[in-house]
Amino acid sequence: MHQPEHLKNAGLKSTVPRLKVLSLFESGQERHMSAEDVYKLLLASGDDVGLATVYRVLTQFEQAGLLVRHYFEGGKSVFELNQGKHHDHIVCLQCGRVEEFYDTAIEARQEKVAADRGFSIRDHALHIYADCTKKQCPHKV
Amino acid sequence: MHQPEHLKNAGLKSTVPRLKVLSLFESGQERHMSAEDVYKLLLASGDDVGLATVYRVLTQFEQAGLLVRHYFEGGKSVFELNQGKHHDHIVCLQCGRVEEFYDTAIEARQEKVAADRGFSIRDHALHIYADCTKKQCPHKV
DNA sequence: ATCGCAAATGAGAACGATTATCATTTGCAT
DNA sequence: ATGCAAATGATAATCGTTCTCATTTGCGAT
Repeated sequence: MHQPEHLKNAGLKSTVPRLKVLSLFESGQERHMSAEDVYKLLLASGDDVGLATVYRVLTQFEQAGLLVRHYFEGGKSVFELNQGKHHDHIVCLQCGRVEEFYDTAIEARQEKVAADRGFSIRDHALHIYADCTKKQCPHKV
Repeated sequence: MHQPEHLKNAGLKSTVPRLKVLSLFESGQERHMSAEDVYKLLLASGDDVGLATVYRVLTQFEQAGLLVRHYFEGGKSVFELNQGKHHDHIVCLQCGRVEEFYDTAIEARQEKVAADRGFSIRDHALHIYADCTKKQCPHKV
């Protein structure tokens, strides 16, 4: 159990709701979750935290660098554990599943494009929306 | 004046609010606008259309292919004239200005990445958030 | 021209995601 | 154990957007 240290290192005191949210992400059963997802999963497992707290904790974790926030189409933002290595996303339009990828060539070209125009990249988001052509696509999360 | 034909071709009857919204985009003074932006600009120029109508018209124009909708960070969506040629965006974090770019290499790699994973791309969005290093950055829209 | 009616509009209610408020509770240094 | 700043939870408020519905309008048929 090393979550308390994660929180300490992030300058956050270790409280019950924070530990619950963090371990939900660390359980790995669901990598990308919205605030609502987290709230419902916690309720379902008997832990009752307030929805407002979930939102607060997610935002704090994002600022602390423990989680990364993504804005996909559809308005709601989703979070995932920050594992240091940047990556982009392919979102399956059939089932909503999210796959991650990293392409060196794309990353390099982006730097070039920005530099050519006099920009210095702070962040970027590449979201590919696609249909999964493989049969194993669940077609439902 | 060819807006009425644009609407006709799109299967939309030409009404006053639709013509106003379309000509605002065609005026070219502001390429990327949110629903709120459009609403305020129309009010400012004395044309009064309802906010609900602006939202409806923008959505119809998007479906008709006259406009393209983008979901940038921050929740609200912005629209721009569809000029046929796809492009991606660099958003200046200082002034909010949006620059467009198109990079063949990036487009090609995306196809490859998706194909390798068994996806067929329906759409994609690449948003680079950056600081403008040039002095001409307005630092305010 | 003008009539008639389906389609479009506008005002405001409703909605979903998120944030703010504030009284109560809790972690933790003393 | 104690005290207090920080965190929580219930709820109200906010923001962007969509829905509802009574009124108006475009436009094809007369």
